[in-house]
Amino acid sequence: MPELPEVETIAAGLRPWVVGRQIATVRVLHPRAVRRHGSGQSDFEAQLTGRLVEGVRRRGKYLWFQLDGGDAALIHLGMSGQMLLRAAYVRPGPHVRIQLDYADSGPHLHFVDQRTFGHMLVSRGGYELPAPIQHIAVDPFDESFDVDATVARVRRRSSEVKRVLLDQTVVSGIGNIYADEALWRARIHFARPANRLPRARVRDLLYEATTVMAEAVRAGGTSFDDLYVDVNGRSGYFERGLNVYGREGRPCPRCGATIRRARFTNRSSFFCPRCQRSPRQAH
DNA sequence: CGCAGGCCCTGGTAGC
DNA sequence: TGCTACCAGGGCCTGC
Repeated sequence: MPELPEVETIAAGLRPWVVGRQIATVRVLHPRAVRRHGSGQSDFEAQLTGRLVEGVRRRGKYLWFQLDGGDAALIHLGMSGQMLLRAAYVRPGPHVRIQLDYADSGPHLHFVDQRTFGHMLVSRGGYELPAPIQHIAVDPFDESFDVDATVARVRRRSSEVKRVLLDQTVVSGIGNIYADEALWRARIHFARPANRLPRARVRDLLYEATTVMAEAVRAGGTSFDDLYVDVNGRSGYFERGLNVYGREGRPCPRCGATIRRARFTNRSSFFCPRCQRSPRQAH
């Protein structure tokens, strides 16, 4: 599941292969992959054909190609999206949704997405920041990230703190895996109301989220299966760095208590019941 | 504006 | 073996 570290790994992997090259042919193989491109599939193909990619940028879980003429090709990988560099002779696999072919002898690019939650679109004038993601907050790795402002924004919300951590308009890039890991590191229960946490605790939490994601970037991201791989099809190896996520029934690496799984907003939360006291136990 | 819940989607697997 | 039910979950949308 691509969160910030996985998207960063992919953006960095793409950069040397796509910047400075001209997209020769665009093939949309599944209409759902361009459902957010307002003016339709053929317009998407027309907009992207012949364009020179000048840069690759990322904010949170989104990445985009900066195109000549000031536009952008925006990409969100959803849950299972991949950007794969493939030699021109490689025929598209079953889940290839969009093919970007080049006229030069370098590799082509396949947007692969089994579960079709991902998408691409062309954003007019989106070079610096595509319009569809102007509501997405900066992520902790952005040079303009403001810790104090983010702490304040988190503490204005009355929802459970994990919900707020996952809200991409508050802080971007954090998904279910790194939210659970950050909460465990900061010893905070996922259901604590955000506005009842002291400023210093929220600051700790953001620090831990940033740290765990930085470690994951160094490991090339987290791969549970072959749904997340880098641009060359290789898995990341941060799974061994996880302390709670996916580890129900195993001992907490810090205190030895048995890690539990809870249903939370229709997804799983993994936590240590001793290190992370629930709101009712907290006082 | 904040908040909570539903929906989109596919492949793998558990259970009968 | 073949069926059904459920699970993974990010972000958009709706209704309050």
